[in-house]
Amino acid sequence: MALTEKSDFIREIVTEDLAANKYQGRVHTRFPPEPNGYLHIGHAKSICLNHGIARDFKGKFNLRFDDTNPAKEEQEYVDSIIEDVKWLGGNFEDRLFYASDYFEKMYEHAVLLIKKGKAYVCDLNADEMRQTRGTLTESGKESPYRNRSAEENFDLFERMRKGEFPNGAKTLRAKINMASPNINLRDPVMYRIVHEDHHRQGNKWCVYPTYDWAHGIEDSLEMITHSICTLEFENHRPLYDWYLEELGVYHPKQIEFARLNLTYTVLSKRKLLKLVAEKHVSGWDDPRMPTIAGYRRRGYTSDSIINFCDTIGVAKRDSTIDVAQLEFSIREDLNKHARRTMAVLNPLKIVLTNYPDGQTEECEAVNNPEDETAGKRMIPFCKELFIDQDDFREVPPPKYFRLSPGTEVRLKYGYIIKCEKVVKDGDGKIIEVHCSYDPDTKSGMAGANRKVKSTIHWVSARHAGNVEVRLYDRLFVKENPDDAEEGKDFLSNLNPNSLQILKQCKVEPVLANAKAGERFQFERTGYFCVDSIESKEGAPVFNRIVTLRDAWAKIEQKH
RNA sequence: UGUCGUGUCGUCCAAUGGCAGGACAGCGCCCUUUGGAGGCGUUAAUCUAGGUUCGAAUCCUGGCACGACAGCCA
Repeated sequence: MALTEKSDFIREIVTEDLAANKYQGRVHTRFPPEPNGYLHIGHAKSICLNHGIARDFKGKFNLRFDDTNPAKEEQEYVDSIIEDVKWLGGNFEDRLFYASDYFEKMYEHAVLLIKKGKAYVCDLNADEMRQTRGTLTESGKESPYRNRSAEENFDLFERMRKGEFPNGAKTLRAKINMASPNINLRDPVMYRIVHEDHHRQGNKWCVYPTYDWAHGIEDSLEMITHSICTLEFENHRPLYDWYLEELGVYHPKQIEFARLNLTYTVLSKRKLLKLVAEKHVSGWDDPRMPTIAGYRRRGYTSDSIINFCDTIGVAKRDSTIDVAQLEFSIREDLNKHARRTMAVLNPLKIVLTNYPDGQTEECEAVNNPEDETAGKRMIPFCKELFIDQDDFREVPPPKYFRLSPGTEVRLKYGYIIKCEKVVKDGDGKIIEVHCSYDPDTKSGMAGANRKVKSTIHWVSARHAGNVEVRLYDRLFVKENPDDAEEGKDFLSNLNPNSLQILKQCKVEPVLANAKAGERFQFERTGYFCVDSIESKEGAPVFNRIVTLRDAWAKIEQKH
């Protein structure tokens, strides 16, 4: 029945339901974010799951804002969420909905439960309600207002809506069972009084439905077949079912799966909001943030994130994915699609002593060895060059293959050079390195076949552009950022070196004119993306998306 | 000491009573004008004690561990 081979326990349920003709052959899912923050990679998992199931089973997918709490929700979040869902391929067509558009219908349903004697207005305040709810092991006490007549409840509820009572003075509660072992069933609150403007409804309402009451109705009205949510709602499913059962309306099936956790990453809106509010990062779209906006700005492709979500699977057990898995996804994508370029991040000047002073020549370079159609380009070469400081060692450690006094390396696409002399200033600091070049060894020449131990990247000093490069590292130093010392929180595990700004990096001409959003591989270094906010015309700022795998770093680490 | 849920390589996911497999990570080798691309190989797991069965990761019983729940948040 499904269009793909992909399978998980939810797709199995959908397949079974289809076989049993449970929903007249329909499959209809939804992604129901609350607009109280930016979407993060965990939401991407949910979007890919819900949208993917609709796509694979030829069903429909809705985007619905669960905007039932005006105190926390904002239009800015609505806008960003719409953009992010679209970017991830979540195709909701014209089905963009808001729970707040259903408030009138929800109110009518509530009146119905009041008339059935299944809901009552309660005057207990929040404290009193907590005290009478009981504990995990003891049942609660019934509210003294539990047995008001239907007429009185109806009257009171209408007056709640009209605004006759202050915040918190009264609630509407479902009359279920104060002795239930499931605390969610101990007469849960359906409506609370909140005198606050709603981002879409303005001051039209001062009673707002709670999640449990609202969510099933939203799903039911939209004729959702499979209401997929995360594990923490498992204990709420009996309530979800109770409401829809009592209402006698169309009843979708709630299915729970384990939310995504990532190593070295926090994925709770509360914590992400804190990072933003306390300015530990530049904003929700800071390239170090695990938000969709952050990854996008960093340079992650939507394909890589979608692919990541496909590979991590869907199950019910709590799990933490190694962030290396995400990095693998973006490397895999960019390896196939990113143009190769040469950029020198920490420049060291090389002078080719036997190269003619005024001469310039061009070297032919391959744009992408993984993709012939990417073509070739010419890069300039002359007597003075820059190489990376990492590619020269005055005293080479064991197994070091690159440039050091007396050794040879190949300049990629250029000549083989030999280090002849190290030039230092008065303080003993190396200012430049003098080399000779072998004129018979340019790429493409017969003499170029000579083996040397290493090939390094370089940029012509005379033609180099100067750009800013931002090296990002993980935001937290601990695999589990919440693993903090006694009395401290996740902020104590922030990585002080998560952002390193390099000015005056030397790049080949094509990079100096790169446009916002363009992605490149800097050969032997990593993948980079032109920042869409910090870059200026002719002055690109490059974000490091991810490093290349680095075998040398491991060898070096062992010593 | 309640209810619900979950226990499989280091990590994540499969195996639906019949040879425990894949991906990432790790390790090793090969190749390389990216030490970083690519290729090959390899290490490594069924929480536990019983039971049912010719046969159990899978079914049953008990234990143990972990997670969620006592917001008028979602």
